[in-house]
Amino acid sequence: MRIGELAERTGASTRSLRYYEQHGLLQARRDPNGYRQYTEEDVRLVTEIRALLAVGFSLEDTRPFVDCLRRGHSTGGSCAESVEVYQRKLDEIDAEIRVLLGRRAEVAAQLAESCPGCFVRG
Amino acid sequence: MRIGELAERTGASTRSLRYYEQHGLLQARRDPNGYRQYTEEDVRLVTEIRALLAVGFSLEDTRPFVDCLRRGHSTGGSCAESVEVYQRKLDEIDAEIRVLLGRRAEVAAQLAESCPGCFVRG
DNA sequence: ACTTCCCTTGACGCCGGTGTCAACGTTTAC
DNA sequence: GTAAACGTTGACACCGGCGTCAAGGGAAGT
Repeated sequence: MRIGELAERTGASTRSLRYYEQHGLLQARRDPNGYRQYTEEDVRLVTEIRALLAVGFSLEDTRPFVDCLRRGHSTGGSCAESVEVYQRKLDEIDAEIRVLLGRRAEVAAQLAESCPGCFVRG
Repeated sequence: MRIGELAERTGASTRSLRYYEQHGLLQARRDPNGYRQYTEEDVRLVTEIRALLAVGFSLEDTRPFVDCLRRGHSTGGSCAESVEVYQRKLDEIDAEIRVLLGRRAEVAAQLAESCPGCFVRG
């Protein structure tokens, strides 16, 4: 299939697909006229990429998952490298949550000080 | 005092101070040679701005606090507009935390599915 | 042949606060 | 007098994923 169909089937824009390719996550064969030609496997790759981006992964973070699928695994997460990224990502999310909780407390404290009568939700 | 001293006393770079001015948060008188001239009040304003930026406020969010200080209040947070920003900010932080908790759950679920034996901290 | 849609590459814009450099004037200390 | 340190404005770079436009070639139906 060509890029337009892949875009339609995955929800990615053609711009995004070319961007993924530019960063080495996709490799498309070319028709004699230069058009990119994709396979069903590419649909799976792009679907995996988009699912990971949607939960906050960077594009770079998706690389081990793509490689894992390419090696024939049924899910991108079933390789050691992917599991490492999962766990690192969990740690990062936890760290961000801690930062936000700290900020929340600081802001609430400042508000309480500036406006003693104000009720702080939460 | 001139911009270098203000920078040293507040921890802001001179670049940042000019940026704040460019966005209307600071107004400096000028010496005949064009040098910016600051007062002790400016030290308080910049200190307030930096404290708010440090807890995640955007520069625009600090404007009501600066205005509040300029009107002679002892703290930037003791005006109605500032209190509104405090509360909106708390809501935003809470929303971000909810998003992160949701992502954390999704990532943990995907990890558990890909790697049933993996222990998920938290 | 003409229209219309799809494809190609290349490049700029965004967002926000700041680093950094250029090219130049001022002040200060020796 | 001169060097060092400080000031001025203006502009580009960053980060990351993508929108969007430009300028062109290919495909396909009437």
